[in-house]
Amino acid sequence: MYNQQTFQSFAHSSGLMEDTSCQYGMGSYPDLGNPHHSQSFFPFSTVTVKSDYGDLGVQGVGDCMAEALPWDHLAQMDTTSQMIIHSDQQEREPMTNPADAEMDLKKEPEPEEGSPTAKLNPQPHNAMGATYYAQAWGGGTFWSNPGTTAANKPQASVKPTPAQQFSQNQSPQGESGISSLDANRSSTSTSPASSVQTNSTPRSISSRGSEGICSDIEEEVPTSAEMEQFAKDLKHKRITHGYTQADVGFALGQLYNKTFSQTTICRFESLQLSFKNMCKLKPLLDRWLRDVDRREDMQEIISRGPVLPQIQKRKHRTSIENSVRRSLENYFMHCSKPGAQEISQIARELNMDKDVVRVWFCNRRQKGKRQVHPYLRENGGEAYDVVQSLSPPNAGPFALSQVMASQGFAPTSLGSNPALYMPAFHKSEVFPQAMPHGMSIGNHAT
DNA sequence: ATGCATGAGGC
DNA sequence: CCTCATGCATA
Repeated sequence: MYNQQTFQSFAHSSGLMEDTSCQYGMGSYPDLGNPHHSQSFFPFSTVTVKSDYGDLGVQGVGDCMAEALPWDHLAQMDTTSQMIIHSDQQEREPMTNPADAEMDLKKEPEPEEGSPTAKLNPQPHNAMGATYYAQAWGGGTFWSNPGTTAANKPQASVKPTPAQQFSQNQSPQGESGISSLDANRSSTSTSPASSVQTNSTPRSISSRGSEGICSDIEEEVPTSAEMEQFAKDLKHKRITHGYTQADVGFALGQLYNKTFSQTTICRFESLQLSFKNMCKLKPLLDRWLRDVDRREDMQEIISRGPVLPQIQKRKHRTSIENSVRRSLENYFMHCSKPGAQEISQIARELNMDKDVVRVWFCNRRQKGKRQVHPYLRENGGEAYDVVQSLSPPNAGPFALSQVMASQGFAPTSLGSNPALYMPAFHKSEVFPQAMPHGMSIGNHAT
């Protein structure tokens, strides 16, 4: 059965949020303080609040915040351009991003034997030993036209602001999206894809559209709502067919020569990848979705199982003790991006390897960026106004809005939604143990 | 589902 | 040394 995972997301409890949470990442995502932006991009399930820190005394701290700023890296997207996809996102998936365009996939020869026979029997499939049945949501039939999703959307939503540096996903301004989400969600019956888009003249970015396909589908960057819907559809369909996330990742490799891990599929489904990354993977997944219905050999392909029984020279995940993690979180609150020196000092203080500390910070920043803000629930009640309390030096009260805007995830219609509570907290609480002597990390740290 | 890691690109 | 995309190893 589809276990907990599915529901997990809904689990978070409101009251629990520690104030501290807000603080986190401020460095990176400065304006978190602004309670108004309730731009919960993916307000629903995506969010998972639990986390390992659960047991930390300071709990809530790290995670909350972490989850708070989702795809903000979009803002920095310009730099990233390393994508690779081989998949052939041919005809359908318009790639809007210039970046993507350039990377332009190398399409590979798809085995395309395709027998249009859909087979879908949700039979339990156990690629990894896990057997899933797909009935999580009961129905599963809606999914009729997966491929169309990106086709068109309200231009309004995503006009590429020229100014935007990031090529692709820029600001889907809010409005469009989210509202539809709910709609879709609740009524799955409606064609998922359609709900959101519809519109025309989108931002067609160069990509390959110009080359030949410029026709109707202008390669557009899907809106966050569309992406959300797509992820939902993907998951739904996957489950309906009885495939695991690993199966899908494996299938992508078998079919389109681009394999992905269970982790990546999982993150895609839960929208925990950067928007840019989502855009990159979507075409492939979109294609898989279509193929799942048309080729009957999907099951067989997947059953071949990962050929990976190979030698994995793998690592040893160092486990950081809770107390240490808490300390790191505290440091992070002060400074999300410590310099080498600070890192060294922190490492010394905590008796850790410097690289471990460095990597921890890198991951912590990344985590903060990719996780969706848990939409705290209503009852939590008061939306604390923590903005000013304890913000990391590098944080600024206004930045958030900017960030959000830049991310392309505008507040969409959710304006009213309760998301983003800023619990108030006090330094004393936040820094239980306070910074170790000499460290002045917060203040700029020497 | 997610923590810790690696490695490619960048600056 | 950072950001990002990814994924093994794990909880």
